[in-house]
Amino acid sequence: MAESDERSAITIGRILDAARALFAARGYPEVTTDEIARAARVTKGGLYHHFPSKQRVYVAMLLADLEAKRRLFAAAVASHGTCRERLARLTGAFLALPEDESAMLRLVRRDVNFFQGEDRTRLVRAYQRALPEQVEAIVRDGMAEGELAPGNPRLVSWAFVGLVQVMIGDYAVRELGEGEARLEYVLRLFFEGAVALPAGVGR
Amino acid sequence: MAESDERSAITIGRILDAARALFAARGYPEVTTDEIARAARVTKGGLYHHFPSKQRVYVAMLLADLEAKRRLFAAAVASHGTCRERLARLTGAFLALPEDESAMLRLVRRDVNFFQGEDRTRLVRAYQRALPEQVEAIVRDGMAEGELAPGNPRLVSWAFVGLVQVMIGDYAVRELGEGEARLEYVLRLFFEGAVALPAGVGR
DNA sequence: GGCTTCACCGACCGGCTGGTCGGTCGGTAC
DNA sequence: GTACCGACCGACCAGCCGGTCGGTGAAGCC
Repeated sequence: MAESDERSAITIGRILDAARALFAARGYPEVTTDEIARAARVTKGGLYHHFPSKQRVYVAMLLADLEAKRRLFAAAVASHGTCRERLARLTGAFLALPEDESAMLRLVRRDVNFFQGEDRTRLVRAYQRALPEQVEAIVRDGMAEGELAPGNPRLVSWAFVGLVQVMIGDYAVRELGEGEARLEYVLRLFFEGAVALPAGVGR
Repeated sequence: MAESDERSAITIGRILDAARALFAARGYPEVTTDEIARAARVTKGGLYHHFPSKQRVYVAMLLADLEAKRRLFAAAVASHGTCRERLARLTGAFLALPEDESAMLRLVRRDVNFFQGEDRTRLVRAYQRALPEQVEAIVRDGMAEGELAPGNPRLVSWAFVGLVQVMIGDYAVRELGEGEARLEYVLRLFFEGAVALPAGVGR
């Protein structure tokens, strides 16, 4: 029985790994269950033995990934220092994600609207826990300490996430490179605004 | 012959209108060609008489819509005043779009990655012309006038678009309402940054 | 050593959907 | 009035894809 469970866990892991790679590359509708099964070295019957539907495979894969992201980012939030330092650490971790990892976060943001009911709710919660809520915790501290002007911390956090999202776009990478420049850029823009953005940054 | 052309134009218009409503509500894969034809009061045969594929219907509809948006926003760019005033006018026009209109812009951003080749290129260009390039024109003037710190105008424009995108999210609307508050909020955040964001804005 | 359990197999199904094609009909040219 | 053209029709097709189901073999149980 123990061996059976372990075997299942391994197979499920293989299915989720295969699903992640395929969905990240081509999106939900373009990937077939046959492909997932083949990539996971299982037949379709085997896949449906562990999951009741294609959608559940997708959701399970996203939830697992978001939980991993949450743990990764949590380290930055827990670290001490000023609001700016902590945000820099969190954002640095985000910007350092390899392409296929950040693709997962894009998938969630894009596809949440297609799901309904419990699946949707769980996805939204997992995403919020992984990213916006952690930014919000830092922003809230920043406001309490007077480092940031008082305001609605959640809205400010979402604005920050919006800015960071731009920095993972093709153009920003091409213009500022993969390194620290994007981090500097987004932090200055967020804290001091476009009026004060010093010359020389971003070209 | 002239009557024939006119008749075609009317039918094509009906098809594009029907496609817009359906795609905006449910997204590309969830809409069938039968539905589009039915909503346009044409048979599927008639639809395929005017368009070679479902994708072409979608792309044609998006291109038409983006061109309309470009014209709409162009008025704000052409207006005179400070950089901030012009950005306010452009953003105001954007935020005032009804739900189904702004849905089109979301569709483009979401689905561009699925297309390839010429269709993709044309979509990207049309989107850039409709929104980011117009912001960029204003930003560029602002930098030249010293209203904004010098920098890479395109990158700054995209950052601005990123911020505005947050403001059309559900949470921002719920928190700040449909009115001018969101406009004020995003402009202050963009120009002066989160440090200077005055108390009382956004709760 | 029979019996159950369970992971997994793989052929199969059914319906959905993008796309086709032969045909109709009203208008236009001459 | 006849030949033609192009818009449009609607029945049909083919293949894809999510999901099913009867079966198999290995591991544990008694």
